[in-house]
Amino acid sequence: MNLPARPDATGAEKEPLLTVADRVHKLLDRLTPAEHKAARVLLDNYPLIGLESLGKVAARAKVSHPTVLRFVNKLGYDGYPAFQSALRTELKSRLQSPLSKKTKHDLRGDAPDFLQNFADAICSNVQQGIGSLPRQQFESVLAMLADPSQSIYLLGGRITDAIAQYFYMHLRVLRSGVNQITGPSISWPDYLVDLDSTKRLIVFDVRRYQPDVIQFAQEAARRDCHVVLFTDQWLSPIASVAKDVFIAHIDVPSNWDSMSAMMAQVEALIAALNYRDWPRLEPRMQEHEAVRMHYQQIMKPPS
Amino acid sequence: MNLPARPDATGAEKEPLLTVADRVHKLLDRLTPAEHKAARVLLDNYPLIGLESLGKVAARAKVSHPTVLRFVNKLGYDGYPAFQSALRTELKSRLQSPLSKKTKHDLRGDAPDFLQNFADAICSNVQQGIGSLPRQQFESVLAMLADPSQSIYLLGGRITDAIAQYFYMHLRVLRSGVNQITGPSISWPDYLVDLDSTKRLIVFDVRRYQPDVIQFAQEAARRDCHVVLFTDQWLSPIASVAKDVFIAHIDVPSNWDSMSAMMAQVEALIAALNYRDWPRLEPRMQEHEAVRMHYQQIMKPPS
DNA sequence: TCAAGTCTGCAATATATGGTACAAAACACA
DNA sequence: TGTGTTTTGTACCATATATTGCAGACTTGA
Repeated sequence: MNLPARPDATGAEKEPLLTVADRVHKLLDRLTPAEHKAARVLLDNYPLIGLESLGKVAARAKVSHPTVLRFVNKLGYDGYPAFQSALRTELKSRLQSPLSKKTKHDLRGDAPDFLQNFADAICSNVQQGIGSLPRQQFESVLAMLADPSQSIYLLGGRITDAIAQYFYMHLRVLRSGVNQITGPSISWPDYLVDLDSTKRLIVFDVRRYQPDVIQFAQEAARRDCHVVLFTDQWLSPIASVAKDVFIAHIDVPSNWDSMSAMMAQVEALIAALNYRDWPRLEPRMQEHEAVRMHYQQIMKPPS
Repeated sequence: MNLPARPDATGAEKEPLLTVADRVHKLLDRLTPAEHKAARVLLDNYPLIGLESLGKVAARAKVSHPTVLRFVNKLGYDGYPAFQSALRTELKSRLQSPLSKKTKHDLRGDAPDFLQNFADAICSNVQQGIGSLPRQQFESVLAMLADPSQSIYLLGGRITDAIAQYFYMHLRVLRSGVNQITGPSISWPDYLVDLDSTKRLIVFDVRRYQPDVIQFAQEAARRDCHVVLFTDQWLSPIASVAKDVFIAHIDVPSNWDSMSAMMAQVEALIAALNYRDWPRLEPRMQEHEAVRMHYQQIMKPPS
C-alpha cells in the first residue's frame, strides 16, 4: 500500500525524511578541514555523541566550539538544540522499530510501506501502554473494579466515548453498579449529585482535551469522588485531580490519533479482572449468557 | 501483575547492570506523589525524554524542576547530568546489539508475565490484521469512503457497536452522508427502506455472531446494497453476502475477545483516507474545527 | 483540632551551554 | 612578498539549565 506522494500541504514534512547522517554525507566534501574533523567525530560515534554538549563534541574533535556550531548550521539546523532535537526524533523512530530498515528505505527514496509503518506504530504504542502500567496501580484499580459495593461511572469525550462504551459493555456483564454517562454534556450535572467518595469515575480524555469533560471530572474530584483517568502521553489536565492515571500513546503516522493502545489497556484490565475473579464471576456470566439466549428465543417470531 | 504464581527471581543482583528503568521500577512505590508523576513520564517516554532538559521533563510531568531533580537523586544519580550520562551509556549498548530483544523484559528483569503476553498477542493480531489486508480491496473501499455520492450506513453488534461508533465519529468529520444505525434492533428495519444499490453498509460482527445483525445485513444485501464486513478469523455468516470482508484476529489470552486489531484496521483506513485525499479534506476539516471551537465559545457562559 | 513531619513549588543562585564578534592564522594567487 | 579571501580559534556575552534554600501546603497521627 504505497500511497502516492502526499500533497505537501502540511509542510515541514520533507525535513525529517533526511536523517542527520544523510545530510552529513551529502555535504562532506564541501566542508572545511576543521568542520570535516567534526563531521568525522559525529559519524564515528553516531548518533549519541551528538546528544552531548557542544563543548564535549568540540573537545573530542579537537576543534573549537564555534567550528562545530558552524558545521551544524551548514547541515541546515537552526542552532545546536535544533540539531539535537532532530537526532532525538530520529533515534526515537529507530528505537521503536527494532528491525530498522527505515534508513535504507529513505536513502533509496523508497516510500516505506504505509500500512506496515502504521501497524508498527500501533504495536509500539500498545507495548508502551501495557508495559508501562505500574503494577501496583493496576492492581488497585483491579480491586476497585472487582468490588461491587463501589459504583462506577464511565465518561468519555467526543472520540473516546466509543472506548468508554466498550468498557461499559464489558463491565456490565462482569458486575452490577456500572453506569455510562452519555448524552449532551448539558445533562451531565445530573450525575454529579450521585458522585461522592463512595463512587468511582472512570474518565477518558485525550488531546484537544474536552472542556466539558475536564470540568465534570474536576467537579467530581472536588466532591471527593475517586477519579481514574485514561489519557495520552501529554496528559489531560484531569491528571492533576485523578487518583489513578493510565497513559497510552496515541500518535501514529496519520493526521488522526490512534486509540488502539488505550483500547488494549482497557482490554487488559478486563482480562485481568476475569482471570483474577473467575470463580466469583463464572456463575454470573453463565447466567448472563443463558438469559441472553433465552431472550433471543422469545423475541424470535415462530417460523 | 503475574497472575499465575510470580517467579519473583531473587538472584544475586548485579549492581552495575542495573538500568535506569530498573531503578525506577524498584522504588516506584516509595516515591512521593509528585515524584511518581515524574517517574511515569520517564517510563512512558523511555528513554529519550530523559535526554531532554530538566525543565522539559518537569513541564511534561506537570511538576516543578526540583521535584524531578529529587526523583533523579533518589534513583542514585549525583545530579541530572550524571543521570543523563547513564541513560546515554545504556542507550549506546542497546543500539549496538542489532536485535534489541524484548526490551520490556530486559528492563524489568522479569519473566514474561500476563500483561506482556497480552500485549504480544494484541500486537500479533494487529500485524496480522493489517498485513493481510488485500491491497486492491483496501483501495476500493478507500475509494468508496472517499466518494461522497455513496451514502454510508454503519452497524455493529453488542460489543462491536463501539467500533462502529468510533468509525462513525471519524467519518462524520471527513465526509457527509454517513449514518450510524443504533438503538434497539426492532427499529433497524426502518433503515432498510433506504438501503439500495446506491448505498453502502459497513457492518461489524464477531463470534457469537448476532442474529439480528446477520439478518439485517443479509436483507440489505438482498436489496443490492454493497455490504462491507469487519469480522474475526472464523467469519461471520455475513461474509457470504458481503462484497468486501476485513478479517481481524480477536483471540488473546483472556476469556474475552480483543477488538484491538479490528480497531487498528479501522484506524488504518481513516489514516489512508486522510493521506490520500488530504487536499480535498483539509478545508472541510478546518471548517469542522473552527465550527466546533466557535460553538464551544458561545456555549460557554460568560465568566 | 492541632502539632510534627513531609512534600512541593517558588525564587534566588551558580554554572554550563550555546551563540557572536572579531582578530589571528592559513591560504591562494599575483 | 604582498594583498585579499577564507578559515579558525579566542574572548566575550546572553541565555538556558541545574542546583539550593526556604516557606507555604499538605498529610499524618494523636
